[in-house]
Formats: sequence, C-alpha cells, structure tokens
Amino acid sequence: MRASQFHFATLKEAPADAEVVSQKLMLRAGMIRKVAAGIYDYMPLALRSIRKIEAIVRSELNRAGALEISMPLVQPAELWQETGRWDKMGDELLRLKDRHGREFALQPTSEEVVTDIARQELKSYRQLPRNFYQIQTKFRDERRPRFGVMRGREFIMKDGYSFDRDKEAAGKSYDLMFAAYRRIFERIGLKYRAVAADTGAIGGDRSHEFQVIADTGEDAIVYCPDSDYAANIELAEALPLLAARAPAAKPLAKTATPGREACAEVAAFLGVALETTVKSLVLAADEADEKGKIVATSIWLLLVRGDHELNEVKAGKIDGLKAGFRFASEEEIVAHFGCKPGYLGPIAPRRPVHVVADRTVANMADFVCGANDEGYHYTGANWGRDLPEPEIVADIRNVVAGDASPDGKGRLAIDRGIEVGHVFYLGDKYSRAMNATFLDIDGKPRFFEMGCYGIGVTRILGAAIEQNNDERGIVWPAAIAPFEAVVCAVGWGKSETVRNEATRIYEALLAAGVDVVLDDRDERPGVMFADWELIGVPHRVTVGERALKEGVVEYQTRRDGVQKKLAPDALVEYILTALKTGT
RNA sequence: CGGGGUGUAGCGCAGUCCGGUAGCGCGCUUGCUUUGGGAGCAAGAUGUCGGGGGUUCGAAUCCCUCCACCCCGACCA
Repeated sequence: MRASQFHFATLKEAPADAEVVSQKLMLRAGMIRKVAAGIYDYMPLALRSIRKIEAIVRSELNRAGALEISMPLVQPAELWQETGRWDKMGDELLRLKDRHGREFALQPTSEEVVTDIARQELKSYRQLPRNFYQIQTKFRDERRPRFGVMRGREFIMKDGYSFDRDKEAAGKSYDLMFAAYRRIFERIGLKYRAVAADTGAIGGDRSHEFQVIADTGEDAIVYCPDSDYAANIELAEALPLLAARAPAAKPLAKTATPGREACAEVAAFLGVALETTVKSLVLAADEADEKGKIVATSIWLLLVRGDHELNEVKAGKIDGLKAGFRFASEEEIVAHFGCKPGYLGPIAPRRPVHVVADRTVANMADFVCGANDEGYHYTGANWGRDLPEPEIVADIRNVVAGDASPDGKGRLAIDRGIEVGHVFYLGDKYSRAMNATFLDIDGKPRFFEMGCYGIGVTRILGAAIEQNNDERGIVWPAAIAPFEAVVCAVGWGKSETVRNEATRIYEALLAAGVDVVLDDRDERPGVMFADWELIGVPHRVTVGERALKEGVVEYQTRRDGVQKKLAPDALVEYILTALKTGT
C-alpha cells in the first residue's frame, strides 16, 4: 500500500466527547468515526486490524473443528419468545416491526437461532459433536454506551455454540474451545488472563472469562502469582481471615458516636482499627405470587468487616436470596431496626431479621457494630454472649489483594481487566426451552448439551490500545496492527535516489510477505513520524539521502524507539525475524 | 431511568450574561520560500450558529418546545 493512495486522516486534537485513551487515539488516528452514541464507522485502518483479528479467530476455531455459519441480524420474535428472553431481555434487545407489523429483534447474540438450526439439522447422536460459529455484527441497546468501541451498542462479535450428546462430551467441547481461545489471544499478542467466572443459574464450574490486562479495565480480576488460580471478583472465594474466634475480652458497651455513620468514621472516632468494625447491609427479598404480585418480603442483615465490601453475586447464592433481592428501603430499615441507616447492627433489632455473617465476621471477637440507636455504636460485641450466633455464615465479601489464595498456595493479587472473551457451559437451558432433541444411541430423544463461546472482536481493538499506548499514540502488537511496517521516504519529491531506494525496499518487503505501507506523500519527516507513531505501526524504516550516503537506512520499532542503522539488503531479513519472534 | 452539562466550519474553541447579521487556532485550497521530528509568508474556500416555533425593526444571543450528544448516579448506610 502506498500512503498517497490510502485514506487516513490524523488529528492533533481528539473530539471533546472522547473519554478513554483508546477512543481518543482511534479517533485521532482516523480509525473510527462516531455516527451515533455507541455506533461507529470503521475506517480503512481500523478495518485492517479488525480483519486481522477475525483471521486469527477464524483460523484457530477452524483448526479446533468449529464450523463457520451466518445467522440473521434481524431475528423473529417467536424464537425469542420460546426461551422467554423476548420478555427477560428488556430494553437491551432492540425490537422492530416489519411492514406487516411482525415483531423482530436485532441479534445481541444467537442462542435461539442456532438452537433452532440444531433441532432441525441435528437428528442423530452420530452428527455430534457440532460447533457452529459466526463473526458478525451484534446490537445491544446499552443503557449507557461509553468507552468508545469497548462498550458500544453495535459491535462485531464472534459467537459460537457447541452441541453435544451429554455433559461429558460437552466438557470436551468446552475444553477444546478454552484451548483455542488461549491460542487466539497468544497469537493476537496481548497480555491476558483466563479467569473462572460465575455460572449463575446454570451451575457447574465451566465458565471462564478472557480478560485483557489494562489499568483502565472495568473488571477486577483475582489471581495467585504463585499458582494458576484466577477468577473474577464475583467468583473469587474469600477464606476467613481469622482461623478461629478469640475469646471475648471486653465488655459490651454502648458508646456515643455522634454523626459517625460509615465504618471508617466510627473507627477513626473511637481510635480503633477499621478491621475491628462490622458493616451492616440490609437486603430485602420479595416473594411474589404467579401474577407477580408481592405477597411477602423478608429482611436480611448481611455483615462484612468494616474494610470489606459486600459481593452481591455471592449474596445471591444464599438460600432465601436466590430468587433475587434488593437493597431495603429506608422505611423497611427503620421498621425492622428502629433506627436509620448508619447505626445498624445485629444486636437486638426491633423485629427479627435473617442475620448472615461473612466468614471473617463470624470469627471476630470484641467487635464494633451499630447499636440500632441513632448516634450510638456498640464496642466489645461478641457472638454467643451479646447476640445469638449468626443464622448463616457464608462467603459474602469481595476478596482483597493479600488474601490467602483459595488453593492454599500463596496470596491473591488483583488486576484490572477488559473482558474480551467468554466461554460458557449452557447445559440444556436452551435446548430444553426450545425442545431441541436428537436421537441417542438407545433410540430415545435427548436434549442437546450446549456451550456458548464469545469473542468481542471490536472490543479487542480498544483493549489492545488500552494496554499498549504511550504519549505519542498507539503501540500495536504486530499481529493486529493495520500495517506491520512503514517505509518513510524523506525527500520523496526532490530525490530520485530516495524514491528509488525507498521503492526498492518497499517492494522487497512486500515480496517477502510483509504488510508494509510506503509513505510517498512527500511530507516533512516530522509529519510522517508523528502520523505513524500515532497510528502505531510496529516497524519503521526511514530512507533519506543523509543515511543513504553512508550506505544505510534507519530502522526503529514503535515500542522501544531505538534507532538502528542497517544495510538496505539486510533489512528485509531483519524485519522478518523481528516479526517472527514478536519483538 | 434520575441528576447535571454541552450543541457555533472537518477537529479544538471564543462569542450568548448585555440582541445589531459570526470569529480564532489546527486542518483544507493556491502560490512562493523551506526541507531529518507536526515549517514560514501571502492569498483563499468552508457555517441551515442542533431542529421547530415565538418575541423583536433586527436573534448564535431572549422565551417556548423538540432533538442529539457527553458526564455523574442507580441504593455498599
């Protein structure tokens, strides 16, 4: 590609509404243009990178035996109604009507359609396993699109679905995809972690997220540097910090803590460590009849140590909260505790509530908690002596860095991550809902055991930039850079020597299979350098009369920026080696 | 969905309070000069001032209304 024939337009200033670095850089590099909230044009530079990501995804999935298909963007409501998702998905599902008034949805994902394919196409266990995937535009009407292409409404996703005879076979399909995903992210060249994730209502332990490590990531991912333990924060198990409960040493005392509501304020006021306080959170679980009318509400008091945070996913696994819960209203809190929030505690609430203690809280002694009396906290509170033992003891908090790893092999660390892939065992959730069966070896119909596998193609673009950028712009991993190399011709317009030599090198690189662009725009060097550094091309060759007089050309990588002088004839080999070794 | 904010040239912004017919920087076009880290000089082009309605002799500016976009929040006491 010659730059003079390519279309790109760099900006010195990013549009004011761009928030995150990847969005600013993509806009400045002219890769994307915003068309509406969360909806973008992908210009030639961006599409080159997207196609490279897709090619890697495709080749690894094909290698793993998955089959590419294409399902419709516009999907009939009937299929979505079969699984109940037409109602459950809410506003995230963009709905539309055709000229006859028939209802459709833009696909946010395609479980329904692919299950419909399976129930019509896959009749026999002999056809299993099958794994279908597509790389396609998705639409999710996000409540608040943001972060550029990382949380857009329209985006490109690879979604794949496996169909198996039984759980064991489904497990093999899952493992196969997990391994393929590892290869995909290795080849793309990003620092990532595969972390165990919550499986929600499906159960089991087969759900992993592939997270690109970046400080700006939305997700907290937990891992153990000394073992292979890794999980997202929703799932990561928090062991009790205290092995056993110490004997009570202090008397229970009601202490005035005027105006101190948060644990940190109370601890500071009393001059005690935050770790000796207990935080009270009040949840409400509504019970509804078939018509959805609320017939009963139970109130739950959840206790975590003052320096810990409640984990709502873990709370949702407690018997009694599994059907869903919400934070209690102030009226409900006052009715049950006789006190406004800020001074709540487990000792003698006005009305009985379910008390759930975090594992660590359950082993605390002489702790500080609210006294259910505005302006007062208890100190020296002890289980058994001052209040009944907790009704339920459970892991209900987020782990924090430094906690013991659940596998007993060291201490946990926490990174920020951007979720770019997810593999998930679905069981027969969709096949059962849609009555999708095959005939098994015994002649009986069985529901497919399914798995689903997603990769956010456009999100990878954003995540790659979030992870790899500097003050000059993007620093692409070579595998997904819009161009692998650029030849900058300094003095293109005035020097025939430069023109000839730059063209010769460009053509040699092309012939060697390098995805190279020749900057023949006759721009000043500063302009060329600034453009290609912003765009993030990994390898740069500068051809100018000055160096040619010494019989060399200049070469540098985007990442380290160190200038080397190389003989033109050695250059191709040098770049090929660098691309091969990923440097 | 709730709260806040912003819409003026391709991009970044001023002008709005206090009404008088739109400007700056970058970018773009042309010419000359320059030529190894976003060149200089000169001349130019580009605007439904988010849309609609109203007030007024006159509206980017005041009023009404609609829209778009951005940010924050959505219960961790």
